[in-house]
Amino acid sequence: MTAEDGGADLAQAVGSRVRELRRGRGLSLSELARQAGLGKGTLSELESGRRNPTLETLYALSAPLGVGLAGLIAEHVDTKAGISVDGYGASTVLLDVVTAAEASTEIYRLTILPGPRHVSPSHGPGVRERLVVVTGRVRAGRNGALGEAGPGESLDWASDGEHSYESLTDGPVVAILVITHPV
Amino acid sequence: MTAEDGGADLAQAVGSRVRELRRGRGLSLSELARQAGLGKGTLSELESGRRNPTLETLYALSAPLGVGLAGLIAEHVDTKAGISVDGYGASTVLLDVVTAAEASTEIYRLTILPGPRHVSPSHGPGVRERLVVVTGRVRAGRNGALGEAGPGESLDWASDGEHSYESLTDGPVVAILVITHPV
DNA sequence: TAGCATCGTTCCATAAACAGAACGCCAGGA
DNA sequence: TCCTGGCGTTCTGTTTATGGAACGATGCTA
Repeated sequence: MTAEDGGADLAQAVGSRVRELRRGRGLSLSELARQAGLGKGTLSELESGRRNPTLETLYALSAPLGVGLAGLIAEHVDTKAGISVDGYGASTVLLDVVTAAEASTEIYRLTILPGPRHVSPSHGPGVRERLVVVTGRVRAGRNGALGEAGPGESLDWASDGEHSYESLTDGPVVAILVITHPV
Repeated sequence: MTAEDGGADLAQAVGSRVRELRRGRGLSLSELARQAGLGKGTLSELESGRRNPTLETLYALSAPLGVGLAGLIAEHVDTKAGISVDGYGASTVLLDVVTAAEASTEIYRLTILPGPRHVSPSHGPGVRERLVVVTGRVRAGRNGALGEAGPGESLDWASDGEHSYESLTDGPVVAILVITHPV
C-alpha cells in the first residue's frame, strides 16, 4: 500500500538523520542508547530504517542529540504532506491558516530550486504577500518592482498583479510566505 | 508549560493537537481515520493521549490534516525559546523547522493577548528573530530598541539579549515568528 | 600471543500499537 | 414509535516495537 511505502521511506530517512546526528556528536551507538534509555538493538534497527519508531522513542533520542523532536523529522515534511502548487522547481507547503474578522492569512513554506523564475498571476485586490527568507537568496515581488533578500531578510508586495520568485543561489531557496486575503 | 515532558505528557499534547487540527478542518474522527487509513480505535485513543503513536501513524495523519509532520509535534512549549514561560496571555505553536547546513530555523505562530509585555531572555549569540504580524498591532524587539508593526508588516532583531513582545490592540495579536539559530 | 573492553548486529520474550468489530449514544425520517 | 445512519469509545486478536541477552568483530594492553 502507498502508506506503507511512504512509511518505509520515512523510517529510512529518520534513521539516517539520527545516525548522522549521532556521528556528528561523536557518540557511539551504545553510548547514545544508554543516554536515551533505549536498547541497543532498538537503536541499531531504527538507524538502519528497519523500525517504525514510536513517538516516545523519538523523544528519548531528541534530548541527548540536542535537537528538538521536530528536528528529527523536519526534513521529510515536504513531499506529500502539503499542497504543491507548482511542481517543477518550486513547491509550497501550507503550514498554517489564521482567520480573523478582517482578513484570512495563510502561511506557507516555499522552496524554490535554481532555474527560471516562477511567475504567479494576480491574486485579486487587497491581497498582500510577505516573504521571509530562511536559506539562500531570492529575487521576488511584483513584476517591475522586484526586490532581493537573503537569510533573515524579507520582502513584501501587493499581489493584485503578476509577480514572480527566483532563486539567486546554486542551492534551493527556502522561505516563509505569508499571504493575507481581506474578507 | 509542560517543560518536563514525560512521555505520557507528550502523547497527551500530540493527541490534543491532532484533535484540534481535525476539528479545525471540520472532519469527524471516523472520516479522518478513513482518509488516513487508520482504525477508528487507533485514532480515538491517540487523540485522548492513551497511545504512543508510531512514526508511520503520525505520518498517515499529517497528509489529510494538511500539515507537515513537525506540525503535529506541537510540543514546543517552550523550554528553550522561553516565550510562553509566563503562560498567561501568550502562546507559541511550532509550525515548521527548516534545517540547513549553516543554520536551523523554526517557524512559530505566536499569539499575544492584551496585557503586560512578555519578556524573553537572551537566546545565545547569532540567533535572530523576525516577526510578521498577521492581526493586531504589536510592539516588540530588543529592549531599548523596540519597534511597532501592524498587519502585513514585520520586525526583526538579534535575540542575543533580552527582548519583549506586547500587544497594542484590544484583541489578540497573531504573528509568525521566525527564529534562526546558527549551527 | 592471550585477555579484555567496546563496538554494532541479531535473536528472543514481552508489552503494546494496530485494524476491525461490537457497542451505546444521538439525531432525523417514516 | 421504530428504523436507519453516523458518531466516538471500548473490546479483541494479530502484528510489531521494545529491552535485554546473546554473538562475532575490532582494537588495545600486557
